[in-house]
Amino acid sequence: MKRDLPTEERILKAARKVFLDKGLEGSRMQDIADTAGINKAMLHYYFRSKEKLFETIFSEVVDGFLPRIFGILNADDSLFEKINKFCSAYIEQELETPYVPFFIVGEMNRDPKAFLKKVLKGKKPPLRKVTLQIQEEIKKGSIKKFQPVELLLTVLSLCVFPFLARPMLQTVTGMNMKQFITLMEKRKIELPGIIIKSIKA
Amino acid sequence: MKRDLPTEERILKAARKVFLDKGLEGSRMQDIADTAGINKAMLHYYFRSKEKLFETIFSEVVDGFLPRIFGILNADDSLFEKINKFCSAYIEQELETPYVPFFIVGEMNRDPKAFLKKVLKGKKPPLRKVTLQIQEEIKKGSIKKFQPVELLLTVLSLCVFPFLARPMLQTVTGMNMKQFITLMEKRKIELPGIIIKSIKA
DNA sequence: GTCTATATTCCGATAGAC
DNA sequence: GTCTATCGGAATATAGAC
Repeated sequence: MKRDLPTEERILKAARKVFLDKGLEGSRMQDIADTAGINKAMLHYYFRSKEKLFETIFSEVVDGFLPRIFGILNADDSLFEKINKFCSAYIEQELETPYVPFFIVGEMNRDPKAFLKKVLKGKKPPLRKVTLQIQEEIKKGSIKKFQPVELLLTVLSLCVFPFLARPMLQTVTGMNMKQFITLMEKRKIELPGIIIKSIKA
Repeated sequence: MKRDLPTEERILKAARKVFLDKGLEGSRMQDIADTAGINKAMLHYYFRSKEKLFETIFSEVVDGFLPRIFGILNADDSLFEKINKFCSAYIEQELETPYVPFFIVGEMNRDPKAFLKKVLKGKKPPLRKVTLQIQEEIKKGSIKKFQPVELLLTVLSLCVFPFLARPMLQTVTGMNMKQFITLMEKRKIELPGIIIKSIKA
C-alpha cells in the first residue's frame, strides 16, 4: 500500500480500511500492519495502543460527517427543505464511505454510552430547532400530528439501512457495486418525496 | 440461571443471550459458562467448540423467523395485503427478539457469503412471486413503475432499522424500553400506509 | 457428566539491535 | 525510525480425577 506515503499516514490509511471493515474487536493489529506494508511494532511506536489508534480513526470518521449533518439541522431552511438536504447529504456521504454505517452501528451497540459521549462530546444533539419546526407545521395543519422521533426514524431508516443491507442485497440480487451506487443515486432523489408524503396531512 | 433445566439447555439459553447481545467475536466462553451457572469445560463437552456452539444458535435464530417471512411472501394474498402482513410479522418478531437484527447485520458483514449460504441453504430467496405481483400492479396502473428491489429496501429499512438504532435512540431521547415498544407498536400499524403511499400511482 | 488444572493458541505490547 | 524476537495475558480447548 502506497510506499511513497510517510509511515504515519500509511498506518492511518490501513487502520481506516481495517477498522471500518471489521470494527474494533474484529480487527487485528497484524492485519493493519500488513495492509500498511510495515511492521506491527510501528503501530505501537506511532499510536501506543490499539485503542488509541482506533480512537483516532473513530474521531476522524465522526468529524467527517457529523458537522455537515448538524449544520443542515440548524440551518434556516423550511422543514421540507431540510428533509431534502438531509437525505442528499447523508446518502452522498455514505456513497463515499460505505462502511461507515456498519462501523457506527457496531460501535453503538458495543457501548452506547461511550459512543454517544465520544460523538457528542458533552453537547446535545441539535434536534430542538427541527422539533419546533415540526410543531409549527402541525399547528398550521400542513402535516399530520406525530412525534418528532417518528420522522427521525423514518428518515434515518431510509437513508442508512440500505448501506447496512448492501452485502446481503448484492448477494441476493447479484448486483455489483456500480449498480448499487446507481440505485442509491436514484433513491437519493426519491426518498424525500416518500418521506414528505408520509407526514403530509 | 434456571438450575432446574438440563445442562445442554442451560448452555443454549445462556449462549443465546450472550451471542445475540455481543456477536461471535464480542462473546467469551467464560461469559456463557457463568451465565449458564456451569463450568467452561462443559461448553466444550456438549458443543466441541465456540464456533459450533455459535452455529447452533445462529441456525436456531434464522429458523425462528425466516419460514414465517418466506411464508408471507409466497402466500396468495394481494401485494398490498402482503406488505401489511410482512410489516406486522416482522416487527412483532423483532419486539420478541430485539437483538436479532444486530446479530444478523453483524454476521452479514463479517462474512456475507457464508451468511447467505447458511441462511438460504442453497435455496433461492422466494422473491419471484412478489416480483410478478409488482409487475402486474404496474401494468394495471395501480402503482408507479419501479424496480422490485426498491420496495424491498423501503420495507426492510422501515421495519429493521429502528431496532438497530434503538440503543442510540434510547440514549438520545431518554426513552425506556417500554416506551420504545409502544413506539414500535404504533409504527407497526402506520408503516404499511407509508409504504403503500410511496408506491401508489 | 462435571469439575479443576493445564495445555495451546492468539494477540497486543515491549525490548533491544541496528 | 524500523526491524526481529519475545513477553505476558487472555481466551479457547483438552486432560484427567472424581
